[in-house]
Amino acid sequence: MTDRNPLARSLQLLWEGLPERAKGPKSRLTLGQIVTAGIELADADGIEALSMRKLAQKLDVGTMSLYRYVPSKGELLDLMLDAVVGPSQARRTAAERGWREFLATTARETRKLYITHSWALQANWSRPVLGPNSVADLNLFFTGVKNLSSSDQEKMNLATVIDSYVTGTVRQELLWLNASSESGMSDDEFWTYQLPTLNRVMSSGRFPAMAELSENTFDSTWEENFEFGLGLILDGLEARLRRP
Amino acid sequence: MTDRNPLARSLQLLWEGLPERAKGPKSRLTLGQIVTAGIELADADGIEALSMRKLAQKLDVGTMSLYRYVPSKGELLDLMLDAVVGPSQARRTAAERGWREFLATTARETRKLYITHSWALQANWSRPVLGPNSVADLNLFFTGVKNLSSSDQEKMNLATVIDSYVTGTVRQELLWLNASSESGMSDDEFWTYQLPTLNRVMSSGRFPAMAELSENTFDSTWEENFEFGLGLILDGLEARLRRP
DNA sequence: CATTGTTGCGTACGGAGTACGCCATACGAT
DNA sequence: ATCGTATGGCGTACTCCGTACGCAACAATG
Repeated sequence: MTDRNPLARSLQLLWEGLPERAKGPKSRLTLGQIVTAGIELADADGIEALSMRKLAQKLDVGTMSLYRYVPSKGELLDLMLDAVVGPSQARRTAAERGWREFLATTARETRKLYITHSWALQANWSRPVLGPNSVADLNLFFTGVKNLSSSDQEKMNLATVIDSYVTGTVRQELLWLNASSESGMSDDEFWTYQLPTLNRVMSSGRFPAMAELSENTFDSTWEENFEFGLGLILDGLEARLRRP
Repeated sequence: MTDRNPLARSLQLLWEGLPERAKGPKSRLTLGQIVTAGIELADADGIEALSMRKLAQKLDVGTMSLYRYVPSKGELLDLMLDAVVGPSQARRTAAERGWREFLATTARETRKLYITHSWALQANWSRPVLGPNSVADLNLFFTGVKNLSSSDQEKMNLATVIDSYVTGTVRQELLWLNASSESGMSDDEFWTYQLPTLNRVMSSGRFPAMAELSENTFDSTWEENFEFGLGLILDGLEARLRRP
């Protein structure tokens, strides 16, 4: 336990929290309070609005006090991330209804999660967070696919594939969602401004395949799109199971 | 052309570049030089190392001079992004070898692109970039799936699904790649530090499904993983074509 | 030559993350 | 009850960021 490497402190925070100290003044905060406040701030105003100063203000402490609990902002984001993931009840019950039902539920629940906490995908670009909730997630996954006749290695690949697909689709969705909100205009306004330019380009002859697309080409909702791709993946898996 | 909306300037930069001025001193730079230098910087040192000051230094001009060419850093990133995407030769030739070959090539080429320019995914969180190369990309896509017996709407869904899958997998891959590099240790060191903690957790009884996984569960390469998921999607599509 | 629209860019402002060190605190030993 | 000491709170300050503003050098037009 006397590891002297930088990751040890990080992992300890995730798995065991702050050590209880005997001496010294009482802490005004707990790690949980900081993490929760951080999540609230990020949920409400986006990841770019989450600064250590604002967080300290919200908690009514000095800015630098936070650093008695968390070694850096990066670690705080890791803690926030692990606090937000983890097995939901819906997934736990779905784990007993066959692998297809379980995988679909997992994908849908994960999508919901990332849409609710849209900062989670942007926050996490430096390192994978191996916290208790992430591991519990993976544990539930292997429970849910227990009856799938694949090797463990293939199951792990499947976990990655589904997670990749979900995060990829959510990223797309958030991209378009942010487009209008950040520029301070409604979705309609946004398109009204872009359409003239795009129409001119489309009819320029440079993009013949796009010029002859049907009217409703871009009309799918994000959810329809998501279900379409999810169906493809699961159908592909089923087909592969029939003839290996 | 006398639009007075904020997006007009943005779209104009993407599609037409800077207007040529008659009067005044000669420009020391071109938009292309700035974009290229930005890409070089981001490729070499990552997106967080790309600041307007460093970029100006690299180009040997004053920092604020850049703002005569580009209205903000965000717009610069948009330009960099569109400069980096666009149809490759491999995809163009694959467009005539049937939809399955074309889709697989598209996915693989896009993956390579995002791995080469790993900043591209992180840079683009505010709005979708509808530049000439992005549109050319989509145009090629519809050319490549011309013989696919689906509606245009379904084809568009397919484009989104594949792009989502690719960006999702690359994000995962970069996440683990950055983990070791950013913390300044090799991949091996990184794991040496984490494994003791993880092993303790695994054998704690809290995660029974994970405790009994086979040795090679986590041994797949990222490329194998990628091909696995890609195969599932394409197989699913084929199955769906046989019985709609 | 005078006018005028442009470019280059120095200065400066507000906000970010966080290193450092001082002071108040409260337990453990005496 | 007292003292020593480890600990928490946090004010100050440093560096780095994006960029608003305004002035001076410049070049084509009248």
